[in-house]
Amino acid sequence: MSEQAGASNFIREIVAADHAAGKHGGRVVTRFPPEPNGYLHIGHAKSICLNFGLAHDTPGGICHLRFDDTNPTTENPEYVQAIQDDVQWLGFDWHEKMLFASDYFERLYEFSVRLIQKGLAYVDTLTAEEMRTYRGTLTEPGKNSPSRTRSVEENLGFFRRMRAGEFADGTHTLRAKIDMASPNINLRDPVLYRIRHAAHYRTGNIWCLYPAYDFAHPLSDALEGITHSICTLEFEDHRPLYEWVVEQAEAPHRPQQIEFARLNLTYTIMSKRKLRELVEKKLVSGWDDPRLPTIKGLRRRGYTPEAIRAFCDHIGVAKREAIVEMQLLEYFIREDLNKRTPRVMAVLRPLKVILDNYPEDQSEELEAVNNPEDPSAGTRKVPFSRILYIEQDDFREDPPKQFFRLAPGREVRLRYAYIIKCVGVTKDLQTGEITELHCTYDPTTKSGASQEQRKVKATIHWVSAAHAVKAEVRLYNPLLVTDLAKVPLDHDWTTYLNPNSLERITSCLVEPSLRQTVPGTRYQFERLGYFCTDQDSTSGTLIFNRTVSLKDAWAKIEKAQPAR
RNA sequence: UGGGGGAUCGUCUAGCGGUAGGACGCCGGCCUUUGGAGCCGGCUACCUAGGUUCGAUUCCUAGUCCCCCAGCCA
Repeated sequence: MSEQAGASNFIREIVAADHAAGKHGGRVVTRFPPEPNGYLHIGHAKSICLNFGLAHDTPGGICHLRFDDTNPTTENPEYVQAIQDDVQWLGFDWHEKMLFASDYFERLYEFSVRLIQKGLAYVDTLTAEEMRTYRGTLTEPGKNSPSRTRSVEENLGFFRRMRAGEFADGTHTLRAKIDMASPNINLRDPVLYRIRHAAHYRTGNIWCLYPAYDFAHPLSDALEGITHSICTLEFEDHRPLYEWVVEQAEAPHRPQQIEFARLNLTYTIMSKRKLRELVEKKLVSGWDDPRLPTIKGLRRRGYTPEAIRAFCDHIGVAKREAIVEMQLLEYFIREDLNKRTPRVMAVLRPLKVILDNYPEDQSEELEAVNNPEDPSAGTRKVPFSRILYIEQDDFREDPPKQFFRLAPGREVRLRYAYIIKCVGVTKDLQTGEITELHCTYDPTTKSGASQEQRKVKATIHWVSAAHAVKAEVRLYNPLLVTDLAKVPLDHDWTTYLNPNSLERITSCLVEPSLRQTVPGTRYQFERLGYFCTDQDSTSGTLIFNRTVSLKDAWAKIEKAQPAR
């Protein structure tokens, strides 16, 4: 990574100040703590960039990758692997510190025993429903559970038997003894342990007792010597509990919890629950569907880790909830791809063009620039012949104002080739549909041949019919037709999915240099956008994903024009 | 309604008592064999009302609006 350290923000300031003051012995240890119950998305990327970036930019800093795997019913190794892949792909290194909360189960148990011995935790026999009633409401205080007065010995006995598997799920919990009347509901004797007779993907059936987040998280942080425990805003209310646990359990270290606002993006979904719903209901092809904002989806779509990191650096870190416009993400991927991708010509919706005055048996190889942004990318040869295909959008029989492209009697330049003039239009007699164009070319206008003063208003891309390769192209549009924040809660959110989020065009033609393309390769299709070869692409069936379109000035003009 | 947070251009974000800055976006121009890229110029903001102060986006007070919390999820 050669880019500069991330832009400053309030968390960086806190960390820098702590580091300068020698707090925590001058160490900075952060952590990215996903639960392995789903795939990472760009919201996680923000957290990853923050946590790993902070560690990276602080001398001696380190960031742990810790799996918060305290709930055996939702987690599995597939997710663990996917998360590692994604963090690595994004360009970050946990330096051997890949850790698991499940590795702390025994020590966590010891901490809870200590709490019981101090009279600060008790085994409760209330059912879940009773517990809810006893908890009170936002405005009314809760009531003490009858179990709250059990003796230390009794609690210890119960807790041991819970661990031994003597009780069924839901019959007992271990609760912190704090304050049932606290205005902060998280402090009304939160559950520390629950019974789950379920196999954990790492600890198997060793445990039937699992620590809750509010207990496992602060202590895991403390055990790892985390100095700055960065999480999202919804945990602000939990901070007093976090501190209570660390303090009362007499943890070896006191991490500091700091909260920031999670990322939201317009026209997409950033909730793990909803993403899973899309995958499970098969509304998308999988976690790596290029329409999703998952890391895997963005990657398959053609996003680069550099662009995602640049985006994360630029959106900033603050406490106010924000919805970032998708255009900002698109800006960063365009900027990155503009500099690095080779240009090629591809016609998505072909319209046949016959050059009446070009000899039938002739063809030639024209030189094309691979990347005008990068001279070192060199040039390539593109075949040219009498019959070509151009984009349907590049011809209008009755051109509107400001339409500079081809029309009857008009001239345009074929990129890297000649200036042509449209002299005839052939239509299907039945449908009236334009089937082919007759044009003449001007042999004196060959690209680069002379700096003749003849100007044309447009240059369009093309492929040679005899040489072009067939391809499928997948265009992606926003997943949603609106922002979910605006959708009433009682509405089924899936009704706001964009029915046209995926457009498959199967009759595209691409220049022959793409015949040997390999999955994951990125290109700019001139005048259209950035594309990458899909993982499903084979030498027999080329498939390209559109990462993002190019900025389209004409589309904007056309949209602004009055309907004709 | 109890508690915890947050309000600055259309959207993100900076500001730390002294000219409200940047980015995206939008508008206009230049340039161009990509209506791409690049370049130049422009656009619009401190939630409200009081107070402190020579001076307030910043400090204080009172409101308003938005978000989060009543899982044995994280």
